[in-house]
Amino acid sequence: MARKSGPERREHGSDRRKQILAIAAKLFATHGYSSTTVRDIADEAGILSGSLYHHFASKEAIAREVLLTFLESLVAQYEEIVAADDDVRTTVENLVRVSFAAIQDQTDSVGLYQNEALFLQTQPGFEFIGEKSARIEAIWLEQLRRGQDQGSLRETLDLPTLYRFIRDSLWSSVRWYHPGGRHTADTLSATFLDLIRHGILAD
Amino acid sequence: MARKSGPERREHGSDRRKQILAIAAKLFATHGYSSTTVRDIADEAGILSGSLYHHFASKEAIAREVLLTFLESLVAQYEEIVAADDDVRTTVENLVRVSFAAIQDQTDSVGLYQNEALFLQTQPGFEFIGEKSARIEAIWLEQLRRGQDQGSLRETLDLPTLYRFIRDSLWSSVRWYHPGGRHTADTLSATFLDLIRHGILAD
Amino acid sequence: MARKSGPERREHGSDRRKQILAIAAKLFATHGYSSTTVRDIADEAGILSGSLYHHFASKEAIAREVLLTFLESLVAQYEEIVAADDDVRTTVENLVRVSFAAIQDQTDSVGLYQNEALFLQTQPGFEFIGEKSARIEAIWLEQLRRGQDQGSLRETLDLPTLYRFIRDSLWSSVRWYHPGGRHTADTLSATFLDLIRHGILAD
Amino acid sequence: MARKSGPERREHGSDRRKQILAIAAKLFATHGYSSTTVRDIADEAGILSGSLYHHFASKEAIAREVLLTFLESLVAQYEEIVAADDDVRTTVENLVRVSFAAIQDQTDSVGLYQNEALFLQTQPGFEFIGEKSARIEAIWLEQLRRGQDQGSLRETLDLPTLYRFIRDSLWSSVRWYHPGGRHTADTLSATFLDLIRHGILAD
DNA sequence: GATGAATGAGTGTTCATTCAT
DNA sequence: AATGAATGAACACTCATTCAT
Repeated sequence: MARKSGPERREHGSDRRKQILAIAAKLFATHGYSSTTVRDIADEAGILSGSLYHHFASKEAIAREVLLTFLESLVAQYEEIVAADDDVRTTVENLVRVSFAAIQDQTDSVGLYQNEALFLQTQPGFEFIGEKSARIEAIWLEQLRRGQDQGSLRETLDLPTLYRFIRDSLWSSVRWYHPGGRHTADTLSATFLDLIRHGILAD
Repeated sequence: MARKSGPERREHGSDRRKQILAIAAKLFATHGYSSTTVRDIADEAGILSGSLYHHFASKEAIAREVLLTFLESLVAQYEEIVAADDDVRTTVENLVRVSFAAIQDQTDSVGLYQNEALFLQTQPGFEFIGEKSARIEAIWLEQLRRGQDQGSLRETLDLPTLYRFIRDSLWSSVRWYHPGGRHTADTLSATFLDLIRHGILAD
Repeated sequence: MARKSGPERREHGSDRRKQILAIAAKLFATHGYSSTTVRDIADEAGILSGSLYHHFASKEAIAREVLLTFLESLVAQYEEIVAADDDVRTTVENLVRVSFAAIQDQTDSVGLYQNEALFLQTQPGFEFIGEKSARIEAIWLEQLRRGQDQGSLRETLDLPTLYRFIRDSLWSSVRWYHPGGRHTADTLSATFLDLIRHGILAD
Repeated sequence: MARKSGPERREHGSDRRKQILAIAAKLFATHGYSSTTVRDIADEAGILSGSLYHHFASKEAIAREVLLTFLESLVAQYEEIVAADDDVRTTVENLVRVSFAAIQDQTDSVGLYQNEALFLQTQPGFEFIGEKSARIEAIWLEQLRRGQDQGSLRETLDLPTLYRFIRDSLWSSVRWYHPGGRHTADTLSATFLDLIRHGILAD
């Protein structure tokens, strides 16, 4: 039956909220959104599942907040980089760098984005995913085109396809990159940039 | 030859079975394994959900069969290519080609693999995913090392990391590549090979 | 998350369905719609609550079917009576008679209607309640006006108000009339008709 | 006079209490007791649901107080009328008049009584509903019998049944009578009295 | 007098699965 | 091969209530 919803739900970012968001992000990223139950989240937070609803309106709202926070911060960083108006080489380098930094510092948010965005995008209330993703793509394509225009990028490259390959290999690394091993976000950025710039062939 | 009485659940690939597997693969790939219900599958097959259990032992068994069929055929193709003992350039070219062909011809199986393998891998009965993936990785690394050994690949490349970038960008294309557009599996292969060989910089 | 709903739900009026509808009607009528849980209904039917959903899409759907069935049958009877084109006295007598017969024979449906219609009417999917009620009111008003026109009813009567008093006293009797006591549906009809016709004063 | 320490929960009718009682009565009457949540009440009062418990011991206690206040005031008025020892005609007229006045002035309390008394009556702590209702019925029956005894009411009338018809049509009007339309409590009283006295037939 | 966080039981509903027919 | 009815556990969510602050 149709229910109205009053207030009684915190909006301000209390510590408890942030803690729950972090827990949920981790579970969503590792077990999948659908497979993660609100009881899983509540258990990990040390409260009962019903108590989650004191902080969030729904399971969807939790995922929404995780993704929105991540995408907004990423887009903000991207736009700051673009606004600096550096040369293409520097700009792309910075885009790559903040991306790997996000993978390192917001692993679970990126994991959720990488694994579930396609599905969540189709759900009402998650339209922002498509919008932010489009903004990100536009920024990348703009730089790649600028590079092509000024002759530093090969003319024959199909930019939309190129972007997709770059995007997928970059962000998919969230699935296998774990800090503390051979790589840091910085060395990964360098490796990645070297690879897409010069390819794998000798000479 | 002695014919033992068959199992309760048919193993022989009847048309109905194949049809259901195809339906399930499509739903698993597009809506996710957890989000797809056996009723969704049965609805699309025009039967009641309970009737599915005449053909398959469980929902997991359906996913298992889809993935196993795909991975076995892919590994078989990979091993045939390696067995041909061509030069590295040709071998890698063939590995890429059959991969994009699989993406084109077995889109849903690849989609399921790409989206859910990480999760399913942890479930009992799905150990083969890890095994087949390891075999695929071994084949690729073997070729990359061979290329490095004979001087056609840059010495400084970190091969495990390189492999991951190649793998992720290649297989992720199942999410955006739709036959009938700018690309075919063949042109995508060519574009991809060109990109990873020479990178994006001019000169 | 938005769910699609396939078939897998019986529509044809099986015995089980009818039995469940009767149980639900009784519980709705006696304990109230909101206070009756699907588990209450299932318990009385001797099944688990989840099994109810093999027969009905929702708790609302059960209430809807009970009310719709009752209102459609009542309106059909009313319209048959009107179609007979008897004189006002006979027509009104018949309207009263079938109403008390419904109270006797479909006590629980009438009880649900009497106690919860006002609330349910506001819920989506229950618009038919208002429509049927309006049809019933129109039929009554038509007869009352006919009576007034031909002089058998007092001219000074405010018909809409009169109708409401008649309607409320008639249908409210579902709350206290229990067959097997002093009254039958027929004697109640007679008592009621006598009362509204002649009032309570002597002479 | 010795002042004992008050109970934890205030009993004295503070403004806040009265305001909350009015809000609750309105919600109970319009949405039903079970369907109204304490949060609904708190929202409307501009406080959090937990804060209600500073004023009332429970949701039931709120409904109890609304109903008890109404029933006590009604019975008091009824008894005052009876105590005046007027003739039957005047007494009944006064009973009707104060009833419609209550419907007009305490609409929500009457609405709660009319819609939920049957259900609440069965709950522990609400036994007073049955008691007060019995007192009301006794007063009415006493007057009706007095009327019959002195010959002003028809002898053939079945008084208990008559009472129920009168009671139901009278109090049910809370569902449709809204001040400001064609009727006031006074004209409704007159209309009602005229109807039950003389019936609907001409002559 | 009110808040904010939580409880614990319960609500309608879903879903993989079973099985007699 | 399929149906129709059911299970049993789980699910997201609600709600009256408590209580330290």
